[in-house]
Amino acid sequence: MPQTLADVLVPLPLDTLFSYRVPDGMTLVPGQPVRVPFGQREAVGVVWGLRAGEGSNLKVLSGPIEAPLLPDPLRALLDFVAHWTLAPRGAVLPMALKLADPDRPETTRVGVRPTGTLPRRMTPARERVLAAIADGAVRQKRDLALEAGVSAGVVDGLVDEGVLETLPLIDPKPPAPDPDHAPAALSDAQRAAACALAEAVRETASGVPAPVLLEGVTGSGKTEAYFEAIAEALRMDAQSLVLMPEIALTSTFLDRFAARFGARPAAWHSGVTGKKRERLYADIASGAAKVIVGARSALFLPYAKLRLVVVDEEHDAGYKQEDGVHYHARDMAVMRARLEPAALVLASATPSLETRVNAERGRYRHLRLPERFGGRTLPQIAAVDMRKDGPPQGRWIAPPLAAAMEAALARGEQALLFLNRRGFAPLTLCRACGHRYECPNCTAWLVEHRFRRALVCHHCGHVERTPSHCPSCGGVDTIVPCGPGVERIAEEAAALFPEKRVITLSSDFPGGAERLRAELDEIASGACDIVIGTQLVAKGHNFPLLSVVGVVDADLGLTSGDPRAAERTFQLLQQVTGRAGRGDRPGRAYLQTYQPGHPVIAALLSGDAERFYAEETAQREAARLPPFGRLAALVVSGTDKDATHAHARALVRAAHAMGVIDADLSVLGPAEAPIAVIRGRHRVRILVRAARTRDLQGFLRDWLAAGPRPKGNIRVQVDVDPQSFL
DNA sequence: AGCACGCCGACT
DNA sequence: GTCGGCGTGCTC
Repeated sequence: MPQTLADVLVPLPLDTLFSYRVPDGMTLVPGQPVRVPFGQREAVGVVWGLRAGEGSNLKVLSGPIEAPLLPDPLRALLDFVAHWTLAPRGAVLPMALKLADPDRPETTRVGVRPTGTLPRRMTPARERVLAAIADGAVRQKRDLALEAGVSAGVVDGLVDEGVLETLPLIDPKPPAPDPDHAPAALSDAQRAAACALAEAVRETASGVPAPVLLEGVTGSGKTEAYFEAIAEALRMDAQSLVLMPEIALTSTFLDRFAARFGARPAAWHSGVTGKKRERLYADIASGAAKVIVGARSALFLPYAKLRLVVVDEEHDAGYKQEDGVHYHARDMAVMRARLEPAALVLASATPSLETRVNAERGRYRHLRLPERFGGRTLPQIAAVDMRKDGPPQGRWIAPPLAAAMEAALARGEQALLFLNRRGFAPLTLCRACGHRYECPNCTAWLVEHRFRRALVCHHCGHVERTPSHCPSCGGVDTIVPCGPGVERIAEEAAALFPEKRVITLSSDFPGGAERLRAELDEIASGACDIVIGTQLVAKGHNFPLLSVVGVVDADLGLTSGDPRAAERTFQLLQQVTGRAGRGDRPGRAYLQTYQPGHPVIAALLSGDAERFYAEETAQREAARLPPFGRLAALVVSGTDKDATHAHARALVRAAHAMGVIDADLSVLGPAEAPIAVIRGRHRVRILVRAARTRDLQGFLRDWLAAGPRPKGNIRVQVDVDPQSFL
């Protein structure tokens, strides 16, 4: 007798679906979260498919969980991500499945409102409370106490006396963004782009619109243009998703959004937790949340009716997830948009080469916003030739840069010094014996963090107190820092400009993202004169008073051996120099370099991005590197060096034994990774390069199945489309 | 990922 | 003689 069977995916690193018998009378649909018996315990899972069949040998599904369904396009996306990245499907599922934590008790918040009776005894504190609540509106106890400037005890006292009454507080739904709240005045170019984007959103009613590359320099008004696409989606009662690389720091974006639409968008990132997260997840699934701004993880939420996906700063390397499932959020966004279908907008001032090539070959539509909005000019960029005009030994700010800073500071403007290196000095050694401070767990130097009085490993988190004696020769106070980090630049800037206020910003800023964001707002309002920062200052912060940007080491990053090194450096420096002169003042940027003739530096100086991209594209094509060929990296790691290397060699032998290696599919390596040991694990890399016509994933699957099984603690990690080569 | 089973060292 | 170490294998 045929029964209903459910194929269930469980959130474990397994690729197989498990089949269960569905009890008579229970109705399930694909995408339904369920509870199932699993081995000796019970597990949660999601129904991936339903079918009729004979199931007397199967366990019986326990039942549905009250949670939003995972819609068809989301399940298709999860299948695609698993297929693309070679991750087991069950490892991808947790990215979409956010079940309420059953351990946390339901907290009902209490609101209060006046009853109309007066207290028997009036006090100043009580008067303030009554004045605050005179409008009769319901407020949360805590908020009321805060508003009146009294302690919660005063409010409680009034409740006890019957002056206020309590009632359970139901959160009002946040106001919905209004597409017609305050439309911005757009330039002709912005208007044209906005119309094209809105048209793409409308097209989703009948098909899949082509992805759009929205390119425009910093300040050209890309955001205002895609806001009109969001407005169009709102008019269709549909949802929009805006992906951002650093959502925790984008308060200015939220404010601009609120000014245009009269309400803030919903924000989804790792900092949103607990009840708030649960409620937002439910609102996304019901369609009540209309506009969601999120980090890459927001790509896997169960949107009810998603018709627009914007990937802002699409070139940003932060979109590549480098642990767990190695996926590229920009590429997966393209796939999600196709599956929904939704319009897709990739926005950037410096698009990735991949996206540019897609636009040139007609796969993407290309919209350009030519100039800075409001007639502002781009900063003038000059090189400081460190061979001729460099600073004296042991200093890093060259005289021409210092002079420009001085002039700007004298006018009451701000200066930014950019160096993409945390800490005081990247290498620390003993002047007496030459001992170098090295991480005990990694092949890496310890970086001195002078403010924290510690030596820190940037790869494993190892921290030790900066020693006063050399552990090797016993010398006292013999520590010498080699090379600069942001802290050292800050020290030098403070010495050069003792009257000026200096602040250092990097990802290890004390107090975390919250304080950092507050600090950025302070800086924007002029609370400091000189900002020293790592790449985090390059990203979308508007400092209206900033007129001079100095790149301390423009050559850093050009020598990394990464195929994208030139492109990355160009994008980063273009972005950081673009910070200068965003107010009504013109900006100037200085690149300190030992190779002013390098193509990247030359392109930045001339402003001829097109030529740089053309040359870079030609080089990639000749070398058959992405996007003209595809790469996958395997990292074999283990605590035993010999066993790790032996396993990597055996894997490569297995690949050659398959007889499919030729000019269009090559396996390079094994080679010891640039950082040979991390967290005590030895690391060996193998690189696979395939022509676009070859099935790279199919080969990798066959290879790993045919190759030797990893023994002991050896692990093989696969990274399709690797962005980092460490 | 859990949670079993399984086969070798130090304990009441 | 058992308690428990974590290596290997399975979960409809």
